[in-house]
Amino acid sequence: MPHLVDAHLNPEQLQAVNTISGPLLIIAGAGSGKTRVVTMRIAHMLETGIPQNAILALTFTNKAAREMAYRIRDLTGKKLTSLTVSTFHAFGVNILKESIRHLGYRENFTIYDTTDQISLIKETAREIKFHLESAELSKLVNLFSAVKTGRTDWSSVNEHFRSLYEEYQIHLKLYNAVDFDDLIQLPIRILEGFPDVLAGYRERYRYLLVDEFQDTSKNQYRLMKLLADGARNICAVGDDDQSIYSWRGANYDNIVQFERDYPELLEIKLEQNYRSTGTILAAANGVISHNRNRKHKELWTGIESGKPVELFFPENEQAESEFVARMIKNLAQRENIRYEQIGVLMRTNSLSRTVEEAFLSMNLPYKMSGGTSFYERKEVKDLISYLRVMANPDDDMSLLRVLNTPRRGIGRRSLEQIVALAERRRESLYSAISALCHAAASPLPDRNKADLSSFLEIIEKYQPLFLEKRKKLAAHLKELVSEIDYWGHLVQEFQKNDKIAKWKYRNIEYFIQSLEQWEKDPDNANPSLYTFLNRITLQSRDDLADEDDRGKVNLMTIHAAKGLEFDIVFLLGVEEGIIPHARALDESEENIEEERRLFYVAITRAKEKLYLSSCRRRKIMREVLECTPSPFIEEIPAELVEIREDEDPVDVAEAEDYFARIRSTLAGRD
DNA sequence: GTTCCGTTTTTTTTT
DNA sequence: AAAACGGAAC
Repeated sequence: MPHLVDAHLNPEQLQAVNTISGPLLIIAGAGSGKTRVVTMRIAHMLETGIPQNAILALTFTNKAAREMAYRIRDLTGKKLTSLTVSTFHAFGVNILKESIRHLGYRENFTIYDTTDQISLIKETAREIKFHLESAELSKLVNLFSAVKTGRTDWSSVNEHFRSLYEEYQIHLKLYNAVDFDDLIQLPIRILEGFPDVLAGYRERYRYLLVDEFQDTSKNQYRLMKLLADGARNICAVGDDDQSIYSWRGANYDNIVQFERDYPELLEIKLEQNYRSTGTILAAANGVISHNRNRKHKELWTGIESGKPVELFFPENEQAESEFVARMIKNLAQRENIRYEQIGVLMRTNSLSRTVEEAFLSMNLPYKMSGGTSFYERKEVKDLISYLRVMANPDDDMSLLRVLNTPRRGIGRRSLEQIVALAERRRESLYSAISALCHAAASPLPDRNKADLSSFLEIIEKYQPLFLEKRKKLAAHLKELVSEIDYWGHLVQEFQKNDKIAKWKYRNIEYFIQSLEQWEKDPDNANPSLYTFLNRITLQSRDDLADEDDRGKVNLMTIHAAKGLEFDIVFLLGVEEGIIPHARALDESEENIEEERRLFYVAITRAKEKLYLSSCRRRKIMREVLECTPSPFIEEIPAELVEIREDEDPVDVAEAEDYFARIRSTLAGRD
């Protein structure tokens, strides 16, 4: 294997790359070259003649999956059309597409995201007259998820919600819809209940790899184990110190369970860090050593110690953002750092707002990954709901959304009657509407009947068009948008602010354009409406803009930054209550360890230089509050930190910026 | 019965 | 600051 010899792998890495069969656990510390090892290992497997389609690599985010597939392709120089690199959830969708009939659903099922789940819970509560406090709602989503995935059972929680949960489940099935948890749960039920289906998968996928293993939930582990127990060639790669998804059911115990389930496994620890300077690594080690619940490991680096960690105390969040923006401009000018090598990280999405404003006003190009997804914007979601109704008319939640959007005069009263009828006949709203419109003696006045019919006609007209496979989805959607006069709807809804209306319409155009791009892509094997819809609900966050990422500063949450690295990292809002987050702590004091891991992940993203900033005051909701620096700051060994407290760093930066500008103007003249 | 307007509430992280 | 909800106007 010529490239592997050339690759300068350390002995542990080499062993990991060369161990292809049998169970393997790789504990890979931050920056220990994990991605390199994983991709080379797969390349090596291919070189030894293992067919592409026998390999299944599972990741957590689409970004990670794409990145891995890309790196393997790059390494082997091959196209690799039948290699499966996919997220757990996307893989679940594939199993469901093949076999969901076994469970009594139809293949055109709709996937509900969290927003849809919340509306469904509300709707269900209304129907069974279950009184809900609005504060309970988001907790309920978590509770239902915990129940569904077996993290909790009813005996240990408030039994009170049980009937609501059961009704929620009944509705999902009635709508032919599944939620995110079902994407793991239902495949498990299929594989456990139908041995021949399981045998098929085991026969095909003889080599499994699970990345970010510390973030697998109990169910994902169960799914993985079902698939792996045929050939038992299973490689799990992870780092317990980077486990930051326990709130989503990720379970550190899976590492222990893995050792128990595969006693013959080989365990390899990668402890040499190739990413960060000695200072940054020492800071990270100092922090993480305060966690009690961890596997012992000591990361070390051969890289020299480098520059100190710099700590700033800006007056408020505006000053913080402006400071970062100026600092970045300076770095770009004086040290020739490229924007895409800079990461600006924060604990919560809401902190990004001020930063974006500052960057915008200073003309600093950036890209925010995470935040409200493009697909969650109302106008886009409206169109998606139309498409979902075309794909699966029984999807009541989507139907409710578009039934009176744009306004068609179908109000509460009509709706009540439709809902009552659907309830009585135990069928979907669509069927009920259809029945109401076609019945000779209708209980509705003629006017309402006409309104409903006009809606029905639109669906009936477009449904067959959207289901044909002629790569004309975008064209049909364009037509639909003009037929329902969505533009007129926007103008009417935003009479006072036509800028907003225009902006929203541009989003619509952008959405249609991205659909067109997707369906016209020659590499796209199956450009059907179903595939498109499934794809975008799973994609929800990051993604989209691919090519033009270069030359932009990366703005993101710490969660979104996992697996990435930057020359320079700014971590904002390092304040008590933000990191560790107050809500996490009042849920349970034990969460402090996970918050600390989050802080650790943020630090270890930096290769050369780390800046921390902790505001003295910050506006939270609409109050300005005094802030205390995060207790984690003190866990960094003091000698590594340089505090910029007194002098006003903004002025310094401004002065430098000023001179730099003069210099470059003069340079430009001759 | 439907729409409009003013009041209240909300922000942890993601598939 | 924006969305979602509930009550009053049309």
